[in-house]
Amino acid sequence: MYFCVNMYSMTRSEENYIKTIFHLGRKGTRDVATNAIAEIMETKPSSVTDMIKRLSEKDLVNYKRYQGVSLTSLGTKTALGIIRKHRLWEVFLVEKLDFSWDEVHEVAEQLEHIKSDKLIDSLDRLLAYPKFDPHGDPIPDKNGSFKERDRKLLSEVPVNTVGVCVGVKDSSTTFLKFLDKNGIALGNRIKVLEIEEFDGSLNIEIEDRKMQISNVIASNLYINVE
Amino acid sequence: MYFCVNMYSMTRSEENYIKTIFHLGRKGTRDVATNAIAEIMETKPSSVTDMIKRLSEKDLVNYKRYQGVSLTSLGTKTALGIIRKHRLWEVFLVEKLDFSWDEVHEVAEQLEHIKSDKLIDSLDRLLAYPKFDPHGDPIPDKNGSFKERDRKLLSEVPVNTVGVCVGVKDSSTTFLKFLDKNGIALGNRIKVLEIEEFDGSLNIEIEDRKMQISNVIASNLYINVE
DNA sequence: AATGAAATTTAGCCTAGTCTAAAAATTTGT
DNA sequence: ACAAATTTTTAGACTAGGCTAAATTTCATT
Repeated sequence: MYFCVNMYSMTRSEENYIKTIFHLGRKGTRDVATNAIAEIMETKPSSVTDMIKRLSEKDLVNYKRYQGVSLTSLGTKTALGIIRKHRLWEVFLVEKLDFSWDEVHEVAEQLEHIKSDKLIDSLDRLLAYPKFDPHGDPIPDKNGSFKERDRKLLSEVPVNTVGVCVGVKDSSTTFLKFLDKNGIALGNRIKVLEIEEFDGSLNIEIEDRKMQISNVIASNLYINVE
Repeated sequence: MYFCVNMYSMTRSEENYIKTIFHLGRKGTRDVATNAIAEIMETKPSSVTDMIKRLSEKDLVNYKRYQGVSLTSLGTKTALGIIRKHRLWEVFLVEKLDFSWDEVHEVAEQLEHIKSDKLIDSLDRLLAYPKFDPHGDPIPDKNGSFKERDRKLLSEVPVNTVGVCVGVKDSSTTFLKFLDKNGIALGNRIKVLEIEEFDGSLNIEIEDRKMQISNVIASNLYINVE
């Protein structure tokens, strides 16, 4: 896949809309609502309508008034290109520049808009073609294909399950900072010792250390079951 | 030095103007002319006037109608911050991503606008605090100070001089590609064997290889004399 | 010192992307 | 099924950054 058609004539703002529509499109099966886009992008619905029209002109989205919006195949390719860049930069920041989980997003939001095929391919090589970013999300390859990890929420596995922490569902700064503070990191080996019926909290063993975590935490942590 | 005051409220365009004014300001001793800025930035003089007024409002430049423009101390600090970022990214591209001389500039032009102190300081560390970029230009440190290299144009040294190639005066793609094609690179050891009186061309020995170069080439190559 | 040339600024217009307020379409509740 | 609530769109305005054309200031040359 070469993201050539529009890739280099797209503005930052257009790219951000495309990315948001992609992410919202994954969640529900229905077309994405104007209001939903406006909320995520912290803008007004009227501005969203304007932009959608422009994206529609460029054949990046399918749009019928009042009916919501979805990405065309060109739009999807474009979105995957941006996501590839975002996640590769996140890996770079963590692996090469010692950023922590919660620091990468803001900078990657800027870096993802840099336009250079050679740059991103070289970065990919430098990082040895990683398949997942620091939050455990998959990185699309040059052709836009990627595999979802076979992972489960920690809150959904039975007692005695053993697995490796591979990602988070909630990637808010608050949550990531919390994990950091409690010494929970990607790659940690976790065993579920006991599940408290009363509140759903878990006793776990993590890297030979015992701790208790609430159900809220557990339902935002992904593990790869052995 | 912390580039904080305006650094994070500056637009890409404002940063580019500041950078251009800085570079033009180095050349002549006089204030920078509107036309000169317009030519470099490939825009119209009237647009330059508009922007200069805005920069003046922000106390980044000194400006009196019809009298040209110069950077304030805040403007200079800002320019040095941008140049530091540009040159560090250039080193990164060459050292870590195997870009060649002539490929770095365009991408660095984009990367220099990424806003994150932590990013640039970490990059500096990753690259082991380089003092010069791939074209031999000095990289300002965190405080904005830098040393000009004690270098000479190859065209201005006498026969039998030996030195190391440390930079170029003309950093146009054309010239850099030419050097690449002829196997002339940073760090190469050069000895001047003979200077042709007629046209000023030079016979040189470069890394044990003999070649002849025109005066035009020689007057765009810097060497560090031993 | 005056005048023509060159440089610079002003005035007014344009586009991308945003906003508010009001109108129109859709969905929901009874 | 129809009125009310919600969502979405339109209309009109604003800002940053650019443009053209015209006016103004400075410079260079007699």
